[in-house]
Amino acid sequence: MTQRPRYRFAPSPTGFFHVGGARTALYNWILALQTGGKFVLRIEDTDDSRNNPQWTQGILDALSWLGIDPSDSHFEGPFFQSANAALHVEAAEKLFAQGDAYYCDLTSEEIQKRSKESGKPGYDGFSRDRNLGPGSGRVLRFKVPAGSTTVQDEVRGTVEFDNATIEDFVLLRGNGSPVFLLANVVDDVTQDITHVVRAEEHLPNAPKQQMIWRALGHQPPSWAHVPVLVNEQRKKLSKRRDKVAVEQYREEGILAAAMKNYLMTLGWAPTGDTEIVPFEKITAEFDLSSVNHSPAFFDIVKLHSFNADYIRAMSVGEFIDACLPWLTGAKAPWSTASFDAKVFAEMAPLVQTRVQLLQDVPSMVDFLFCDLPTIDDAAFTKAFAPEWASATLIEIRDAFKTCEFTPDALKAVVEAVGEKHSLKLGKMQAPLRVAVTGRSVGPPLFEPIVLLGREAVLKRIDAALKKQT
RNA sequence: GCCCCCAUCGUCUAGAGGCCUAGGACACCACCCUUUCAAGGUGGCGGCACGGGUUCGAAUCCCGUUGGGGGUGCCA
Repeated sequence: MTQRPRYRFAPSPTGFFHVGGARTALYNWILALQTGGKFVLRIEDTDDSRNNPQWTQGILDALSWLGIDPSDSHFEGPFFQSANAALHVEAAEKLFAQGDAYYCDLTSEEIQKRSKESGKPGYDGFSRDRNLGPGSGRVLRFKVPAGSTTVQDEVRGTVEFDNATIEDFVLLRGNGSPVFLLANVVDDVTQDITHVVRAEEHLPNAPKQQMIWRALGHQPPSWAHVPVLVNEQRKKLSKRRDKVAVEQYREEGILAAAMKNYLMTLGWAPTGDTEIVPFEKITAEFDLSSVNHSPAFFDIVKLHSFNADYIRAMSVGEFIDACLPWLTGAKAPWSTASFDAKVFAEMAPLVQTRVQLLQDVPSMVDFLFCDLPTIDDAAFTKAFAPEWASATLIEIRDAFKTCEFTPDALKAVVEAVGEKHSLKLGKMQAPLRVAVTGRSVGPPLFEPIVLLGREAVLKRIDAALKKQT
């Protein structure tokens, strides 16, 4: 009987959750979904100096935002690597007892010195036959056997490493604590992991870890190393230099569905001529063997385009709900009391086709929820530059005082004034728009004017006229 | 330096020897629509890194060159 596949995602909580990590998590999740297997989440929190519980929560939040939820039957964990320290040490002792590892008392400086003198890089196996026992300051190193190690990779095929190029790597630090290479394998073994899908930066670790698996008496898992995500300089995305925090994108108003879809088009593509597809289609079609082998540029512009697409695809109701966090509460640029949900609901269809990020929404409607709009000076100056600007605006204002207050009627008024001065509506409305909204661009004008009401609009026009003189 | 991986429009990709005059998407440009800005529609720009093979035939297979990337920690 073949075992159900057990995939795993093993991030370390050392900072904001990375988009590259999100993609790796998605791969593992989809694979678990496809196969009826498990997605095991393991937090690798063994680097005390860089760990912080807040990051662990961030990982959990981000995953569930992406639909990778602990309540799902495919989800297992989270497990914490730090809780398994005893098992790691036990495994290390076993390797030592078997003769697959040995202790070494050389300091990093001494190793460097030897390396320099011999002209060969890395550790030279100095303590291999010195029969040292454990002791403070002594590290335990794996005795890399002669020969070669072949890694079967689901995306790259067969990759062969000459063991002579792999130094006797450290298993236990001088203080007795296990390093990643060991802890990672021991946890995979004890958690019955069958498939390791991770970023390409781990490919050089694969032969080492495979040797540990074997030495521990286990069949290595199936490996898959997916290409890394890079920035415009084609360097691996880094927390220091690049905008990589999933949380940040979420706060800007990137939709989870858009993020998932976009991430999945990096290094892979669904069938057909459309990249924007339901997650179900991706889940059905994704296949490791068809993942590209080269790094992919994380293009924020394209992400935004995907997001705009997803925003437009929402029903108006969904869109309104999605906007709420940016309209009420701390993120809103106006006081909660002055926000009018009914007014926004009227405007919603008009702004829906005009935003790429949800955070762009407030600035399109803020003029509706303030006493007077914030005037953009450059826009104002430009709109009132023509000699006809003030005069026509006065005519419009006077007509607005008595005309029917509907979008069509208001439009007819402005058109009529324009006709008198041989000006097109497009030009005519510029001063009016700046007077009412404070800006030169925005959603269609006459609907919000109606929403604002006659009194408020006349007040704004007068204020603008006054500012002009 | 050494080890490993990779190479199709600017970017993300489709392409599994003839379906390729290389398809789509983002970006960009033009036009249409239009109440500014968007959205939408139509069209355009733009690519198989190079050199050798193999083959009747190569973007696809092989070798080399060049170029990129990853790794090279008592980080993960």
